[in-house]
Amino acid sequence: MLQVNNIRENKDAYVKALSKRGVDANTILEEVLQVDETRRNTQAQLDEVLSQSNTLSKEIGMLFQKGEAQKANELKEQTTQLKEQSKTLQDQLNEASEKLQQLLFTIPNIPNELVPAGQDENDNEEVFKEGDIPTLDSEALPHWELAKKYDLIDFELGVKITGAGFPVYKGKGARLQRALITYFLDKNTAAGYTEYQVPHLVNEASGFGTGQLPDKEGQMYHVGIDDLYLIPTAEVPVTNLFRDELLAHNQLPITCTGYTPCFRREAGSYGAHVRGLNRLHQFDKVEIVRIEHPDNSYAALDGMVEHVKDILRDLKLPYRILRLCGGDLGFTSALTYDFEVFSTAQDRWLEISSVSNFETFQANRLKLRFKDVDGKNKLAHTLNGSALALPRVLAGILENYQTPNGIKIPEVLIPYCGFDMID
RNA sequence: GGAGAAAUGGCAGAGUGGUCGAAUGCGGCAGUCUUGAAAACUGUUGAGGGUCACACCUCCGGGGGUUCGAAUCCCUCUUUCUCCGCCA
Repeated sequence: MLQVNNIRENKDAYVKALSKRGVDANTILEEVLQVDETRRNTQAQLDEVLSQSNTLSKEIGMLFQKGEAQKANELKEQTTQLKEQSKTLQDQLNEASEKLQQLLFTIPNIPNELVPAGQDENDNEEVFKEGDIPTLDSEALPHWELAKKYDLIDFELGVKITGAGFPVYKGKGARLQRALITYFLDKNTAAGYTEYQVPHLVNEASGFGTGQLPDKEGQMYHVGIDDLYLIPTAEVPVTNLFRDELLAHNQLPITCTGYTPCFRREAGSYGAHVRGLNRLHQFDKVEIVRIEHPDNSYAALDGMVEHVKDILRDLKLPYRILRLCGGDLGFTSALTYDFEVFSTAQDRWLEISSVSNFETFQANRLKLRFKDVDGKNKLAHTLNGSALALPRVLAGILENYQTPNGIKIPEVLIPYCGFDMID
């Protein structure tokens, strides 16, 4: 959520930046400023009325103590009108505040200047590419065939017990998955991230804090009876750990990592490219989250990108990094880098990580602040990234490491798996 | 799930209708003393809005109500603790 003060000062720049998302924000930003103006005026009037009312009440109190009940009762009558006024003003204030809030909820984050203009994923900018794409023989199979051939994942069983998009991992498939989770967590904690285990259901306030609500209501599974949401990513519970916090500046940065399953309804995304592990309703992911001083957040973002690179080098997977264009950028993000692994047997790139700086967009909703060296309270910057999302990494490994004799295990994972070959 | 108790500033903990935004202690910060430190003493120390700065407004778990006036009374929700039941 944007801050009204900033909108007031930077309106034209904001309109220009938001146009990179294909959004014409001029009208709505004007409206925001107008509603805010009304809100502030109403607040000032209300304060004035309350002030008078407080003064009178104090006088009445003193008169009663002195035993001058009659004078007190005379004053009482004067308060009636003030009460009515304050009630009306309070209603008007609430109305304006609510309207302002509603407007602000519809405005996405301001893209960073590095964000290229563009409509969709075709306009994303490739900024880095690394790793050798293996040449596979003509017998090479896509991962869902490999999963079947070696009995690693059973998609039909998942359909039976739950539904499509809820795979069942078996045997070496399950073990490889667990190995990846542990390896990722080890890698992240070695880089200084503190490991957390967090709840997999969150309340409404948490959904609002990180921006899933109200924007993406339909994308989360909702447990109606208890009004809780299944998390779509560990970002939600982990970032919300710091909701309503006022941190000391020397507590920054805060760096967290956590493994969770992720649940996504993926409403409306059926069709092509959803085979196998490419798109699921439940999948595993290890996430990294940082709370940063604003001066340091972009350096931190670069650091996260380097960290994810390092993991992919370990795994020896061919990958590229995209800087998302305005049209593809998430609602809450100011700058996002997507990592994609090349899936050789499918001959396509699969997104396996998304690393973003949200600047103060989430922090403003979260009321996540810190006391700076100058003694002032400021909103912190929040960042997060996948390190990494499991299913497509698994797909990439299965496909890129396949040989006529079986699937090799990346060297770095062998100690975690306890075997070096799936055959 | 049933019965009871509680929720106050960074922490502990007073405060049951009228200068209470809130005693006191601890902690934090500044100063005195000291070569330095500790101790002791003195002062200071919540957040948000508003203002050039004051004034002023709001906040004692959340929401609503009673009253001229609520931390204090009433309703409701949430959370915590104790006891009982159930259970991994």
